[in-house]
Amino acid sequence: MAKQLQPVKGTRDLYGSEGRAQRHVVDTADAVSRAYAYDRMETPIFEQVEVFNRPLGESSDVVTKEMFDFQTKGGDHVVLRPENTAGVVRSVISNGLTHDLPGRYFYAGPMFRYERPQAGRYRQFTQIGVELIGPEQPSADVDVIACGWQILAELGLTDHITVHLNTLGDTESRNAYRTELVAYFSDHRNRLSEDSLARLEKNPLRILDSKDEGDRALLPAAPKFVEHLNVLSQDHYGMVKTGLDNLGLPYRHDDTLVRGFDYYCHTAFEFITEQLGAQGTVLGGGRYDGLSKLLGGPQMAGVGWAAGVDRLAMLLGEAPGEPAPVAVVPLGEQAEVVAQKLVFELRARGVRVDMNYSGNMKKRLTRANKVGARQTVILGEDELNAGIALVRDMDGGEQREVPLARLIEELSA
RNA sequence: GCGAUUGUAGCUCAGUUGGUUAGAGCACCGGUUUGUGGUACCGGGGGUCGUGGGUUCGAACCCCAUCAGUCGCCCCA
Repeated sequence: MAKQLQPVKGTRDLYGSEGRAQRHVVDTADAVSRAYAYDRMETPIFEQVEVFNRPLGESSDVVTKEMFDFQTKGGDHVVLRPENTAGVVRSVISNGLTHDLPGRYFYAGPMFRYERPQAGRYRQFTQIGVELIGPEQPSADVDVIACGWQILAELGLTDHITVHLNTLGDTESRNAYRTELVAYFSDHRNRLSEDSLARLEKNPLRILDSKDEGDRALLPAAPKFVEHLNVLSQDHYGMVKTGLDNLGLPYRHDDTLVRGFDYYCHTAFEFITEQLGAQGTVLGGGRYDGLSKLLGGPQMAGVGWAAGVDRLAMLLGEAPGEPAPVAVVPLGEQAEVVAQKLVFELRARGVRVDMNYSGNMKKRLTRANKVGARQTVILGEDELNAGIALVRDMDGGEQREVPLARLIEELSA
């Protein structure tokens, strides 16, 4: 085995059924997002570092250790995008789309994070996502969540997925809560895990979703975010929930749901499955009203989510396959010429056609069988002289003669 | 970045307490059928046992290192 020709760690090749499953996820998301009147936005896969390091938080892991960054020959410090919300907002600012709000954007493409690969986590992975930029209203949050739900519904995945919902409040509420939380955990400092001691300094909210048993034992008595929301934040959260109720979308309030990036506020949500082990979050997002200003743009509200295509594809099982093709088997030079024209015309009509360019009849029929052909057209000298072709049904093996003139019509059906 | 675990043919795996030319199934190629696939029978190609060191008369098997996969932690989709 030629080990020296393996793909780079954490990357992989996608083809066959796995590739089809991923494409199906993206295609479905694309179709649903159009119904929701989102426009596709393609931003570059790399950006200046500034686009990410401030919005995501200088101390966040993504910035401190997970960015694929490098110097260009011109001396720019650029980074392969680890996520796309900051990129989309940057684009809105760069292109003056701030004057054309609300902006509704859908994207799909590769993201990069330099971290330890494991199931459902790669260094290059594909995300789809939606950003609704401009409106501050809670209905926008509902819009975006509904879109995510609908995509998963059309993929047939909603049975195994729970929507977790929480609020991070506005800046005032969050600061007040953070102060209380730090006070509480500082009192119990000796019972905190090592990881959480670090979080206490960097990102105390993160202690809430710690997986450490000792940490979790402290949570029931910890101050609750919902009890520290100011009126504005309470109203916002309340209206998001009423909005989801109105659409009949199920969700579960989750006190421990926290988002990693600094730009989030108010609504936070994650769609979680039990079926993927530790990588159970399949879609996650929230509101990010402060992001634009962090990028040096105007005050501009926004809400959105991103979903991992790799993870969704894994849940899919079997993706819908391609339709069975028609195979064409010519024998002899003359027949080859006629066959190639025939194949050309069938394909122009959208019929999936496979043809081999070498081999005897046996070999070509074997090939036809392997590609799962439903019918095989056999065209030799004898048939050519008689002005017909043999159409062989690959399931039963029956063959019938079809006049060349009628062939296209017969096979297009 | 940390911890655990695995690494034998394209794929899934055997390989007994270290002992002669490392096996099977599937896949692939050829033949039985030089104009008929999918079933059957016969035959064939393909492996520096992840890599590099070491121990030994002898290593796929024991030791060390390294790389890669998998699972978990951190973090996140």
